[in-house]
Amino acid sequence: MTHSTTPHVAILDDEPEIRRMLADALEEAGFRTTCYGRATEFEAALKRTAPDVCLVDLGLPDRDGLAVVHRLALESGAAIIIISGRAQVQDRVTGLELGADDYIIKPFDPAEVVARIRARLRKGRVETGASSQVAHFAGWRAHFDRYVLVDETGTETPFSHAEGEVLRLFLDSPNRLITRAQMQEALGGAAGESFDRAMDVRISRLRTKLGEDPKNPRLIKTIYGAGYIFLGEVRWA
Amino acid sequence: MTHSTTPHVAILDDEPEIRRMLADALEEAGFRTTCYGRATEFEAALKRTAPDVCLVDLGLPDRDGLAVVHRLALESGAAIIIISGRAQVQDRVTGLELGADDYIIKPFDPAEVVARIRARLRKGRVETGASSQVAHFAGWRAHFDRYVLVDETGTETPFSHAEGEVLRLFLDSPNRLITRAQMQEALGGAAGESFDRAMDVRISRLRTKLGEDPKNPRLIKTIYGAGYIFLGEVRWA
DNA sequence: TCGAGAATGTTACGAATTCTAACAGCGCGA
DNA sequence: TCGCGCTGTTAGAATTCGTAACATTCTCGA
Repeated sequence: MTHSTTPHVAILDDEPEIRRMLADALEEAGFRTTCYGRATEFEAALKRTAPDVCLVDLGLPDRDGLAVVHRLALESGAAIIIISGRAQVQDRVTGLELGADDYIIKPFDPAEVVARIRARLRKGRVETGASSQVAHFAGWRAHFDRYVLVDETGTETPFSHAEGEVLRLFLDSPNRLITRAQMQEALGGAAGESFDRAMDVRISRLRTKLGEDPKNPRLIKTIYGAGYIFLGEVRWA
Repeated sequence: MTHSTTPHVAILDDEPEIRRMLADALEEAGFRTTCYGRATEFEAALKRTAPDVCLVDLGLPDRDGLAVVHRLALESGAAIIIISGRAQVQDRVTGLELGADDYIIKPFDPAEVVARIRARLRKGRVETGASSQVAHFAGWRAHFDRYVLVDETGTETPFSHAEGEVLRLFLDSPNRLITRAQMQEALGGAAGESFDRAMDVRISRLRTKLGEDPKNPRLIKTIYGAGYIFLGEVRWA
């Protein structure tokens, strides 16, 4: 999400005309869009890609929209914008408290949607400097220009290119679930061969270099059946 | 904002009643507030303190509110929320494009303002990667960032992702009935098969880890024929 | 108060998933 | 060509978690 060029907006709405209208406006504004009509479809897609912004209509045929939002807030780092016909204050408050970043009421003006999306992305961009090659985290420093991990004591451990790819992916989106599919996509692995075993091994090797306790890893957590999550505060310098 | 103290909200509005109303609502919600009636006053104060969130009314006597917003956006890291009587879409779009993070239209409900402020702060925290997801309850501490339960004595018990989902659901809405259907929805159960048996097992395992007496659970109560309720005071840190 | 039937708790098992050690192929420099 | 490090593959061990089966508790009518 951080390094790709055009931001990606996912649209989840059951009405085709609205999807169309939003997609048109957003693409004209320079975003990449993907539309979904049902929550199940949308959630399946999330396993593969990580959009930067999700527009979610609450009135869905196959699931409670708020549940979708809640889950999204927990598992994804994307900005979440609810679009809804429910205009009561209470609706807005619960939507926002469940994790939405914004709440837009129907009928809406596409120009405002675009502006609000930009406002969300603006904040997210601040941190992601382009050319930083050193990341600090949990007492470590990772030098991507030299392929070296530096300890608190100053001890250096080299890491390979493949390990670096995984590490960079983690450090770019810490504290956030990264599905296996997303990882595969990011690491250039084509469709699912037995490549996913290779990924395990990469991570296993990375864990070893980071001195993780196999029984209780502190940095790279496995989410059974879903993917991985890198924990900790990361600062790029 | 990085400090774990109470977030600080600056209120800039020329009408005393509105200032008062906002300040009351925000303080009740646990924020620290400071009120300003004129832009000059506000900008002078900014040299001394850095609020986490700025609520700015566009209708100011001494300066164009949008200019204040623009400057704020460039020079401060605070979240900026415009509160305005100008309800036109064009007003909102320009406000957001000048750097505001949100735009609330008068008349507004204080509860929504609180919710929107929380949404802004939440997002800020995620970005720094801190997301210290720790809940205190009944002598326990649940570290969702490490997937560990900590005893009063400091003993750590790891819990799995599935157990964490249930626990988080409880800790998010303590002292409130959670129906089985809600739980299934929240835990991503798409098709409701004999899946509800799985939920029982999850809860059973969670109870075991929490050291509950099977005969007399104190924390997770079963409401026969309805669902579950988590009892106790929960404090998120 | 008692008992039948439904709802829930618990345990054991097994399928799916993930971990990791060992091995093999590859590329590259000496 | 040899040696060495990198990386994918394989296979068996370890873990997670749902399901089935059985035990227990609850509700409600007789």
